[in-house]
Amino acid sequence: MRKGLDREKVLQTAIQLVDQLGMEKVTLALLAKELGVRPPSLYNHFRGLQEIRKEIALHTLRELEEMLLRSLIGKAGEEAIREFCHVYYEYSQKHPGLYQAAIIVYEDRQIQQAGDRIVGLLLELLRPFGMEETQCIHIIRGLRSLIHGFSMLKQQGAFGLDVQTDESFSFAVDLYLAGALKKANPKE
Amino acid sequence: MRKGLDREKVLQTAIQLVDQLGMEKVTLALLAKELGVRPPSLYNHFRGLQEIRKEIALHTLRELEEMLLRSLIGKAGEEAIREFCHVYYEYSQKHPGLYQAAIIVYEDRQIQQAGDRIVGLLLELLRPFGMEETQCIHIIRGLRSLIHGFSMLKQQGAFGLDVQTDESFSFAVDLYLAGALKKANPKE
DNA sequence: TGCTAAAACTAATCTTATTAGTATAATAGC
DNA sequence: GCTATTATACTAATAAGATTAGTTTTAGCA
Repeated sequence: MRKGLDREKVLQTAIQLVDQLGMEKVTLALLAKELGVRPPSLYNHFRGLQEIRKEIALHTLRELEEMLLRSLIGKAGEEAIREFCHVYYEYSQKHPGLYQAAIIVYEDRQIQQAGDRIVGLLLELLRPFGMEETQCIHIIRGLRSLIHGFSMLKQQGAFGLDVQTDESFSFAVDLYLAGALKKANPKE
Repeated sequence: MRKGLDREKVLQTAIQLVDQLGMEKVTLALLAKELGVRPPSLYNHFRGLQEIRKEIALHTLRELEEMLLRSLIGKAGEEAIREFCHVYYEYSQKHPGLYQAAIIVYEDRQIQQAGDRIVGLLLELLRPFGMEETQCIHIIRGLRSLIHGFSMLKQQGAFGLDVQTDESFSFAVDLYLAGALKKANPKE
């Protein structure tokens, strides 16, 4: 019963399942069932579940980076940074399963690099402000923490339902950016 | 072979193991071994692994709240908020396993309440500044996201090793607070 | 057409959580 | 002090999952 599976098909199905059901629910058993195949067959294409998860994370980080890049076309300065924040946040809300998959620790060089590329975008956006290297790093770490933390907490339902959370996000980003950019470039 | 186990002893051992090894590594099998007992025996004291995990989370949230309360004695205003942030951050760094356990989603009323009490502390600290309710909520959500996000990213080793991360944390908190408190109370 | 290698399979192992049912020791009531 | 009860630990078994070993099958190519 040759199914004509390959790495790509397995991965696409896995991505789709994780997007729909979340990381924890996606087992080799379920994935195999979905592909009409027995679990051990998947080992012909992947070393095991960990590798599949790593690939999902990689895919997600790359997709996110591409969306960010696309959204930043023709934008600069504070507007660009704000856009970055919102696109990132929206992605995490639209794809909670994939986002979760992407932020688990993997101790993997490729994952690390994919993450670094996204952080690197922020660095580029901040460059024109002409701040000191060290200050830049501080600012980016904080901004990243803010976005990431908010995304996680929102996803977990940690915020009550009463006040608009999207508004809170914009508000918080504005606060942080106001402080950061004023400190860095008092002229503007 | 009566071992004289009880809920408390099991929980203490579980907490210790999670603190040392991290959540994922602590299985009923390991916990039972550590207690010199067979896994099913644990069901005399807990409904199952989920309940043990929930209790660990609860313990952690309470311990964190107590540390925060203790550290806030005699402090007020901006200083108190800053102290809150640092105590929270330090706890997450000293007890990564427990912190992880505490922030997993449990869909549990008690957990929710314990978390709310910690957030409530921030609300108290912000009250004297006399801001609007809605603005307060926005500010707290952002601050919480910043602390939480930074704690997680630091723990995951997401930040490079070059620049002092503790310094980054203080820097970011300062930025955020500067923006937040200025916006709220221009006189200060 | 027949060979080779990839891709599927079955069977089995190991680990984990969990349930059912049993034995025993502590304890409460007499 | 004895007995009845109950809590606590046990063994045995089930179920789900990841993974490995070894086998069969089939597609593609010489």
